Amino acid sequence: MSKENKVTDLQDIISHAKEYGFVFPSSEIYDGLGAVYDYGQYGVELKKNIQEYWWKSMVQLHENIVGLDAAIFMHPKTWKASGHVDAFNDPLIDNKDSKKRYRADVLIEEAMTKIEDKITKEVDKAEKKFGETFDKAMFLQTNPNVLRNKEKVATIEARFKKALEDSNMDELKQIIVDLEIVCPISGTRNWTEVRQFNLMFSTQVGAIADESETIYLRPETAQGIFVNFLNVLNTSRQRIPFGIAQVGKAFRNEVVARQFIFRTREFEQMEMQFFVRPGTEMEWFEKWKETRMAWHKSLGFAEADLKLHKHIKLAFYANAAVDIEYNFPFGFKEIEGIHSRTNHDLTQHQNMSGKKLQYFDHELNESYVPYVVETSIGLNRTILAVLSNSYKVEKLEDGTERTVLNFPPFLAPIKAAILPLVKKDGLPEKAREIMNELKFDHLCFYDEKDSIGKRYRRQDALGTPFCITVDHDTLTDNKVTIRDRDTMKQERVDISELRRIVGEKVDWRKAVK
RNA sequence: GCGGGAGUAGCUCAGUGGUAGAGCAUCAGUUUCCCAAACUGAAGGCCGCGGGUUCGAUACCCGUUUCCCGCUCCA
Repeated sequence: MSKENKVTDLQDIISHAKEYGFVFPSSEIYDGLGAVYDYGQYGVELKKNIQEYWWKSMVQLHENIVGLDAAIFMHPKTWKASGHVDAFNDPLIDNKDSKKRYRADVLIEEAMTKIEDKITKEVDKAEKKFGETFDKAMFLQTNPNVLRNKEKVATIEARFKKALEDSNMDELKQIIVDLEIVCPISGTRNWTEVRQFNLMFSTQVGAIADESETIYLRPETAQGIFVNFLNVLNTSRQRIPFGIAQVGKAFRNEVVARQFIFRTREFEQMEMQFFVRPGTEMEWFEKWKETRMAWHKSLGFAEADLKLHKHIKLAFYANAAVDIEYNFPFGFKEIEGIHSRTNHDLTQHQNMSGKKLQYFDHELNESYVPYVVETSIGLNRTILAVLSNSYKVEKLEDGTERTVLNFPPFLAPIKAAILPLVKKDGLPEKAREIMNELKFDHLCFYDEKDSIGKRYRRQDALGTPFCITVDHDTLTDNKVTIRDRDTMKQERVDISELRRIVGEKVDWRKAVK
């Protein structure tokens, strides 16, 4: 856990993850696909274990939280209601000198405002000049400067509207050029082309490509929960406050997908939407903030590597938001967001669908649209955090080094390696016996190749918490040694006790406490 | 998308205008050992891809692609 051993280079983690079968670049034999990754034989186990731990922590341990698995495809109206169709579509332009990016539509709107300001100034000037006798309406209709500017604005507005309607990026660029808009930072007109950024992936359902059949890959899993609110409410016998949890893939066509598996266009979210009585949302927001922070600590993250980041600028639907950030090799970055989403989503869906998404509160004797507190964690980010946190290159007393992934045992892909000290004298057979028993409880790994030391180190690099070694004495006393990954200490135990001992050591219960 | 850096064996990296090397890892064997032991042998590369210069390019030039870093973006 010491900071000295903490590797700050992401590259080391990427290499290790690839070399030991955790994460591979997607379709690598074809040169890979940008920012897409596949999980290898140990990565998939780690991922599954994290996901399962989250699920148990949220669903199994909370009587008032139930699970859900909604489809990735959803009715297109879902994304109109949620605001994604409008908010996830921006025409963007870069200034090559200042390297700043702007929304093209905002730049044009600002330029139009400037021209309108000129008109206002002209009017003010005239008003001062003529005093009481000033006829504003007449002035606006006759003053040549005003008329010229008014026409200019009208022309631009017409072009601008049409360009937006036609999604004509070239025309937007041309308007920016014609208006001689300069970058506020660099002061230059050295612009790139305007590009439309569609943050949602779309595809067609049905064999005939028709506009009405364009559907989106969900950009967040939350909406699958909101549209099922009534279904769950009617069938789960839950009463407010209660939550719906879901793990699933979401897709965002990010402008920049970077930093290994931290930001990818295809990613997996673990979300829980908690429905509460209006007015109580801040209490629940605080409660979930603490609960989720404790969960992250249970993954073995040091307190110093976790941080709460409060949003100052809130999304339009939220009335409170906080991120849980982890100290990645590239700095503190968000792993999980906790948002008080008010009744925005349900209200939007209620309006769009015409279905009443309300809850009748017997205590208050009234119906209302519940408020929502959301906890939304990125599974891939959590994997990266666990990998970063676990990856250590340790200097041993004898001067050698060892690379170890000190995962919490309940997250480790392989729980135990079964190793005969030598490959003869009946030791492999005895080890196989143990393997055949333990494999029903845990993912185990049998290895008889190379020296025992090398095999220990190999398991260290995979993060296997326990190595069970069969030696010559085992044949007579029925005892084996259990070697601890972190302390490298060995303990001699009875074979009959193995199931219990290993079972206790890798029990997730210990993490929850 | 802009700028910078880098792509040579599974990993870490050498290398030279004359068609490639080390260490580790992998596989087979010998050794039978409690913390990356030794030995023998094997396999593994269109030197990221395409084009240009050249008698000849892994090397020099251009383009492209992928990754990393910074900016940007981030419901």
